[in-house]
Amino acid sequence: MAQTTLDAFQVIADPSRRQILQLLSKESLTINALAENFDMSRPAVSKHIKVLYNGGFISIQTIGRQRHCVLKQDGFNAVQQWINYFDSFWQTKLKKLEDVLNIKAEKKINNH
Amino acid sequence: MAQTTLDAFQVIADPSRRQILQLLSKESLTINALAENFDMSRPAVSKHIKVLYNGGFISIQTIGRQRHCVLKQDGFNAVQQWINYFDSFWQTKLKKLEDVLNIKAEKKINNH
DNA sequence: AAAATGCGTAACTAAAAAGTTACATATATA
DNA sequence: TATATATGTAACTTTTTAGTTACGCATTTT
Repeated sequence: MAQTTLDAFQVIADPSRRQILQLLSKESLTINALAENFDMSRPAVSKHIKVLYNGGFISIQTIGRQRHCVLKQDGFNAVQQWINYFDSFWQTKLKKLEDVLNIKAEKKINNH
Repeated sequence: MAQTTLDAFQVIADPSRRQILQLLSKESLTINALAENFDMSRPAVSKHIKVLYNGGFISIQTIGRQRHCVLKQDGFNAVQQWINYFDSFWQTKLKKLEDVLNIKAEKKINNH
């Protein structure tokens, strides 16, 4: 895991990181508690955490020697916006189709 | 690009592929027309197209020797749903916070 | 104070992804 | 029909990513 600063899309590309986010959506967890849910080693999880942290997907609260991971909205925003862009693309497309159909329907009514 | 069948999140992890989707949101384009927008070779673009196609992000209409790429909604859905899940997570969280604040406000009114 | 716990990090390996060039093939054009 | 065009694919190289083990360092606990 050479680079720990990836863009939001690269952050969520990894299935393990998405699962970490899933787990954190249920409850805040420490690094070790998270690692118990995976087959991989604890350091591997630790690195994923770093990636998620740098991407703004989680925040970390250190209590003594423990680090509690909590979901953070920032990272999700980039993805949200990207999806919104294409969402409005589809809606515009649908709208255009509707307009065409309406015009056709009107013509039918006027001609008969 | 060993594997051309990736999950939706891996498909959009690549910046070039996201740019292809952007370009296609403006107009349908052939493989060559797309390749003109990139520094990489035409075969490289061709492979990205394959990945996007297998992921359900685009459909392809073959006209003679040309292949016209068009956006397709299917691929976006998985990402959309994933984002929706966390979106409702944040909304629920906000709702809970509001409830707490309302209870506190009521108590204040009742006690004075 | 000694031992145990909860972590981070460095150094390395293995696997996967992205790119390249060279070539094959089908369709269109002169 | 010869040539140009639009593309796919195979074989290879390079780069990135994900994982490992070994180790170090605070902070707790005994």
